[in-house]
Amino acid sequence: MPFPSLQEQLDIIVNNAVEVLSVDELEKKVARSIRSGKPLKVKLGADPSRPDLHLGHSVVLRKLREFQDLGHEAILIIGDFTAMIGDPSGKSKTRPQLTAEEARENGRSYFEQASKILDAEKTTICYNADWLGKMSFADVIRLSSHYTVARMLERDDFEKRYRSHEPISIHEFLYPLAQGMDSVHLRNDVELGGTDQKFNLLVGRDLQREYGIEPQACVTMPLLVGTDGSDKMSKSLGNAICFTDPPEEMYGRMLSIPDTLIGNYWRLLLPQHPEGGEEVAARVAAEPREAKRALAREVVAQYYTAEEALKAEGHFDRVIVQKQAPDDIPTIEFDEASMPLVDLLMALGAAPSKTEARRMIQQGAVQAGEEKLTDISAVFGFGDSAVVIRAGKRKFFKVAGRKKAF
RNA sequence: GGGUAGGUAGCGAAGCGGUCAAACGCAGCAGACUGUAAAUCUGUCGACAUAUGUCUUCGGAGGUUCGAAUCCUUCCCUACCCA
Repeated sequence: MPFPSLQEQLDIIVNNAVEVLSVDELEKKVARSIRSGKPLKVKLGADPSRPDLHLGHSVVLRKLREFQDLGHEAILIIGDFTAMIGDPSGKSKTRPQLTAEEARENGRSYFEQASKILDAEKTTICYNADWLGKMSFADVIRLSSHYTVARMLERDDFEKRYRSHEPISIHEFLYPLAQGMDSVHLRNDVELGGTDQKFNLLVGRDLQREYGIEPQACVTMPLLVGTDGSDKMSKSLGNAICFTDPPEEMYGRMLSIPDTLIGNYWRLLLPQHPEGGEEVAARVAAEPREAKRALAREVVAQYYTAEEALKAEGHFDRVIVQKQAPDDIPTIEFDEASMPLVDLLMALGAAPSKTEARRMIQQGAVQAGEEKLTDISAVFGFGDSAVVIRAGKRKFFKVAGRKKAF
């Protein structure tokens, strides 16, 4: 399969990227691959300690996919070795120490989710424990001699933490070096990452040079802003939309982004869409509601199907806009004839504790059919016909007594 | 090795012998409002029982006291300064 032309490739690669280091080098690499017919090796590192992929990850995955579509080789590196080390500094930002098995398992999950975007057939996947695990302490000493503390502290987050008296463990200095070793081992031509990865990508470049390898070109992609419109998208900040979110939730959460973000999301999440981000951004002023709904539909369709996206929209209109119960709630049958309402809410998983269940009842969040239940000591009796229990705005359950078998 | 300042609920941060289940902010949950699961406003926010009740929490372990998150001892952890 012949490669697209140099200019065509560069246009696609550079689109949406924040920075390419350097464009000249990248151009040379692409030109050479066209001449030789040899695809570029494009590397992307994955952190298996957090295997919940969200739309923020999709930006850089999408870029990797574009490389694949141009005929290049995508290499997904699961950082199982670095994840296994964990963070010994304890305290709040402790990373869970993963065992080898957990890291592999998470890696598999990561790959599976990433396959929503990548061409899985054509993705090379590898685990960096395969080579980092074989390094001796002497190897590590040699490796770390290539970098200085002052250069490490150039990195923004290190510097900030240092200045604000937050602990930095020595091994954290080793992270970028370990990641850089991946590049040395793979001899990749390009490495992708978010802008927060810039430092690590540059270390990879330096190390490749130190080890006598042609340094990789680095492509950094913007960090997607979370649904709150201020911070970068991250699971722990609660402003993320995950690949695995069910369609209804994904749709609803998409609608909750500030209007000003619509163009940005469209551009970064739907770069292949015939309608450009700028056109959509222009539409926002005139019809923000419809623009956002279109965005939500398109994104949901990407992870599910267009059909499911429409269904999610219907669900949203019904439950949130019209405040009606969805019509597809499965019925849960109970053997008991009756049960204290508080216990029922617990049993349904609507409340994490009885106290919480009582609180919900007191605040008027619980409804059975059309009737609002405000008595915390109420006992709920199951009848033959199913009754819809509503707990809060979006938790619905349908309960009934178990039919007696004759 | 020496010194100083710290370790409080999911996070951040007050409290410094009883009135502390512990101020306040964020997150969470609920209600109102809305094109929206956003923003805003209101309430709530350890658990169990609900009537004023009980139990487990303030780095760990001991101790003083009628009574401790608050005082003492010791251990662990963090930052900074000196060596």
